[in-house]
Amino acid sequence: MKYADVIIDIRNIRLDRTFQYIVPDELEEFIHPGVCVLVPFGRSKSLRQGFVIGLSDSPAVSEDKLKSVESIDKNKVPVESQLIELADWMKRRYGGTMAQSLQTVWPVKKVVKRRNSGNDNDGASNGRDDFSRPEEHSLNTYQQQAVDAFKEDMNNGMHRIYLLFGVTGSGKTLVYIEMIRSVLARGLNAIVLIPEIALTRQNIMRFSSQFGDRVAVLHSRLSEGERYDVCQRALKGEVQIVLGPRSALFTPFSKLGLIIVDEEHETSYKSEQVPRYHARDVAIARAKQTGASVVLGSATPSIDSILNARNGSYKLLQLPERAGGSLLPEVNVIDMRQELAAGNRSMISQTLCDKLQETLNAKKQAMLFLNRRGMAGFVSCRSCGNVIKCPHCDVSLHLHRDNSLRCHYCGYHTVIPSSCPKCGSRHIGSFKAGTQSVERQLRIQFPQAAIIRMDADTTRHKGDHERLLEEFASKKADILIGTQMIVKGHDFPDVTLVGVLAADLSLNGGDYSGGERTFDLLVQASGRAGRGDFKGEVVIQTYQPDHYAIKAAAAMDVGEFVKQELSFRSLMGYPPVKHMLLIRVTSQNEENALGVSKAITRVIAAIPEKKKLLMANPTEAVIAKVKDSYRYAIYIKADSIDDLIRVKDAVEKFALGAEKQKEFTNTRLVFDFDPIGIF
DNA sequence: CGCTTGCCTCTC
DNA sequence: AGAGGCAAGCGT
Repeated sequence: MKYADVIIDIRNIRLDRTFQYIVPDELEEFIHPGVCVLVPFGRSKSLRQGFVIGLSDSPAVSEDKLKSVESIDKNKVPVESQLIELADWMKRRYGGTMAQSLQTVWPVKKVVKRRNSGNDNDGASNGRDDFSRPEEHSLNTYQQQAVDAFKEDMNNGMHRIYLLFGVTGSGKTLVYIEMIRSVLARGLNAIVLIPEIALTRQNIMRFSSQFGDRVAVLHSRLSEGERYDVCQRALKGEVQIVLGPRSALFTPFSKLGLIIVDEEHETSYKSEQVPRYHARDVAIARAKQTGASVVLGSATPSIDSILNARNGSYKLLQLPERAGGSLLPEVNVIDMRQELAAGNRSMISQTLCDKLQETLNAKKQAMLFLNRRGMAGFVSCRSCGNVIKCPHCDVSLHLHRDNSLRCHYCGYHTVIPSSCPKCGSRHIGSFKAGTQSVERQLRIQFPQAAIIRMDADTTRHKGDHERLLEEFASKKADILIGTQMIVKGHDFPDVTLVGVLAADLSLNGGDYSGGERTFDLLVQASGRAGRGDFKGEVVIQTYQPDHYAIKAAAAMDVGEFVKQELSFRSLMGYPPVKHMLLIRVTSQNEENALGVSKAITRVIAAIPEKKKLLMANPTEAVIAKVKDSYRYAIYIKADSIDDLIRVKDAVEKFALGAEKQKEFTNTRLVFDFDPIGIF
């Protein structure tokens, strides 16, 4: 007699364990770990869905308690046992229930319909003819060195983590393609992760023209049926490369040889849902599990990865030159304080205005970039550039509706000053900037120019994003104004001028990563300029021209930036030098949210190794109320992630025991490790 | 005395 | 999560 260990698909921590079921003889050959089954559960008359995660030969509880597996849920595909193991790792690492982790690694709910053939989706595949046509350009010396180093390790049976650090335009994609080619030659498969925003036709074509039908694209807009289809083809080996955003990480390849994480510094690799995993870390976990290699690629690697490359955990591969030999652009930093002093109150400096005119005269194109991420409503002085910061946490304070200024890490608050505490100027206030007002001003100043604006407003409908980029690429417009969505990975050879209108917006997002976000952004934005045969120019406008992130970006000096940023992180105890855990407590009832938060801080204070921990009092979250639920946040710092995982375990255990108490009903806990942004 | 209503318990 | 059990609450 066989017994199946089943996780019931109910999101409740009290049920977050296996239940044993008798496997009927007629189902025995079909039931193995990963299979979805329908089982009776509790007093319910209807069947519940469950995942088989293990099998045993003996009953673990008295046999009269056991029920039988009713049937196999044929609407679902078995989760590869590898992926169950990965889900288990994710549950332990990030918190939440096993059912939530299983659903993350296996998001297919049901089969909609079987599609007629291995047709492409979204133009991923490009005819069936010759799938290994070499790229037109051959590798340059640096690219060849990177590929050779990778191949040599593979020949020696070594699986490592590589950091491919290549300047913008250095041809990282070509290196990826050669690495994939050598992995395929060994009969292994590859996953290529790219940020959702960079999942453009242009990018997909680079891979599909090389590998044809052997590559498939997964993306969030795919229907469940289409996703199912790609997974089926991956299981059968018809597809050997899958390209997609972070969820593509869970493609059920059984012979995985390589995971590439392109633009590894991108914050979109962090999931916003429980389990709040980081795709970079899960990629590494999956690779370790299956004996695969990982390649992390970026022009502006995360501080985290740079640290790992320095301490030898990752092997560094560098591409220090642009592939086509085009030169890096000239960068001008404009001090907006001086513009104000000279009487220019607009959002466009005189220099940028002049250079826009030159660009239009030369019949070239310009991109203007207004970062709106982390619009935390910080308060700064327009005369001296001083930003009001938290004295304890050294992050920008956030302007509340009641005109108070608050730190979202520790809850410190103060009143908004009427004049700048540093220079006494009255030009102090919250920083406001919008793409619409920039567009309006440009239309007045350059009535003859064709302008496209790309932001959340103009890209609301499906296909808007692609259409506007196509229009710009085909030179139907001279100027493209946009939010961060225009920065990533696009290659417009006629763009010679890039303007960053307010570097300060990302610098003062209110969390510890402002410097890093700004540096990335400026380098990536600069990378858009002069990719063709003409030299590019970049104008960066800021009220803080002396900030190290801006100075280093202007000089394209990654080494200097990393040095400064690391000294800030280590001084303040921020990741990756130390680590942080955010515990968010959400309840419909405000007293309960606060009460539970306080109870949690008491539990943490009672942990034996509490000396390793640094904990702030619970604070109201920046977004204090969402859909009638009140949100409190507790931030904890520690030297190592493992210390914080132990904190999570202790809190989960406590919550499980205390669940019966009134305060805890309808109260939800979310764990977020090394959180980014303000929530 | 019998019915609704809310808390508790248990789930292989 | 969700259904059954059971006791307090209330109308006739």
